[in-house]
Amino acid sequence: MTTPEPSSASNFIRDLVVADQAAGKHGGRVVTRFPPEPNGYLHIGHAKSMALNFGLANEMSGGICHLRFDDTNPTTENPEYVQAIQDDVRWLGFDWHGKMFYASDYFEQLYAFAVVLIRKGKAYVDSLTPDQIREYRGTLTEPGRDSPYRTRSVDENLTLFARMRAGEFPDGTQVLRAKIDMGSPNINLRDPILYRIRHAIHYRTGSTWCMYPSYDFAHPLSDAIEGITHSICTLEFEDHRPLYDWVVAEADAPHRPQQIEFARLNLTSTVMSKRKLLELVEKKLVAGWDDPRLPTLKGLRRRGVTPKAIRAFCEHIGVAKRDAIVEMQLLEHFIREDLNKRSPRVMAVLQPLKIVLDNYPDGLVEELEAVNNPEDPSAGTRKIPFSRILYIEQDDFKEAPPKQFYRLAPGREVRLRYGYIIKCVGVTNDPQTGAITELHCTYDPDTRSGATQEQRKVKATIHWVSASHAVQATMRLYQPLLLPDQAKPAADQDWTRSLNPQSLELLTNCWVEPSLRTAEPGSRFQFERQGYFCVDSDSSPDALLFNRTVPLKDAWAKIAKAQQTPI
RNA sequence: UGGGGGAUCGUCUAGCGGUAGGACGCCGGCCUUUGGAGCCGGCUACCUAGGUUCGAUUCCUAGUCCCCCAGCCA
Repeated sequence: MTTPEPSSASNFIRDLVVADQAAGKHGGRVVTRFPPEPNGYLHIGHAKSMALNFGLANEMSGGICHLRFDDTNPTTENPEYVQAIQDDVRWLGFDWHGKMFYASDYFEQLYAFAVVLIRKGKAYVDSLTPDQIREYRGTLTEPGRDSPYRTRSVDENLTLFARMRAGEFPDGTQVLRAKIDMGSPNINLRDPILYRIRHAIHYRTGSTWCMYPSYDFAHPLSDAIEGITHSICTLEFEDHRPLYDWVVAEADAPHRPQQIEFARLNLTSTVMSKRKLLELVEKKLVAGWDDPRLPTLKGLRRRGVTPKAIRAFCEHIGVAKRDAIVEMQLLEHFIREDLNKRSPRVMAVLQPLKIVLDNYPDGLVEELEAVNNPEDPSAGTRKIPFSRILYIEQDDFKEAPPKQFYRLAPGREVRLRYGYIIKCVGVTNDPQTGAITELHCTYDPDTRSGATQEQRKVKATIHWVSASHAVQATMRLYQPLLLPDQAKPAADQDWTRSLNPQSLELLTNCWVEPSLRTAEPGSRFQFERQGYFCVDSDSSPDALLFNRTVPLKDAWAKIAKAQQTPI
């Protein structure tokens, strides 16, 4: 079920649908449809379409949105995708209320519609070769020419079409074409192909058919059969609309849906086309359709993104007809917004630096109380073990601290989150490399969190983990899939060369607080001061594996970057 | 040198004849035991040129630029 969300801003499609219903068009019914072809996985662009179609149906009284598999091409489709698509639609939070259909269920009816067209002299069987058909079609600036088979009699067409169905012709030898206008300035109207022969096994109809309807024929009629009132699609179908209307009218369809087009979603620094996504998967440039770097719904899910964040994003970006490229930062904003409210906080050290509290009693372990979620008091508190040897983040110490660096440095103090104020009194370096191997600090026993006498202020609070209690874990950090524009190769080069080689970073020596030992795959956390992380599906209690969904905003990183690149 | 669409802050988007609003982002401040979150303030836009009008981002005209269409894909 869709969770109620703040009513979205109006857009031209919503306005139109609202006006239609108010005017009593289609008897006041509103029926939309989400019609994926089961030849790949759904991505966030589909989410925009779903938000529109299901969203509209949900908010209009009596509205309904069908899920329809547009499976008219047996060579690219399979049931794996059908299942995955259903899972994704449900995961995103949409419900088709039992109205799930397949274009392939309409093959018999579609055949009958084609016969109607033939009888009316509006369709004919063409025996030109594919190459000839292309030649006869003309170009953008030159009109096409009539096929010599265009004037076949109705009876001959009927016979030929029946023989096509009967399997008497090999692939590519005959097609059924609409008889419209070979001179039309709109190429889609130059006798478009309605049926093509394909001796292929369809994943649902098997070998029942050896010819299949094209999109331009099947789609409008499927809409009409289902009583779709508003058939919403993307801009590239705009000049198919006259054909859509022609098919519905000439085939004497029982109902006339209205096609409306909107601009598809584009996102910066990622790829959204099915062709490119498939290429990444097939060439094993990513781990699979659910690789967390991909904008597929499966990928976003595995990365830890919530359905709610995706829906909020889709509502926010709006619906219009102008081409647009939405910044990834906007998606990240909605991800953080949702995760901030729901994620339990936890401490984890990604790049450990050992520190020894010289004056803390050896063997003593204190249980410190930590807040689970400051945004949600009902989340309660938990205990975290504290002891003499800890790990802190390497980035939280600098031997020579730059300006505005508030964290630990020789002689400086910081607070350990939920613990004590400590002071750095010594740095041990590797005699060979000079690298810092450990820090020596002292703690101030009067400054334990919550202690009444605690008055002192320090500029920074850092996270930590008790070395002997922490659990080792592996982290996967993600960067954009694509390189920034400036770093991309020329457009004529292989696009995969613009892939970011650093899109995945693996950190294997990380330490998380003990409460995470039993964290379930799929559960989400905020690692304090670092970001939102999700337990990967491949994680296990002895081999914890987390994916970073999105980092927290990092004010220091911004300052540090500005210091590096002075104007 | 065909046809179909589209142009508003850096990015999305609202506006439907009364002189541009929201969000992201960015900058500054407050607050803070997350340099998180939150709060406050600031930033920048109507593609161009004519016309109509008391008044145009909105209407008209002419340009410019961008996107889509020549699959027996969808």
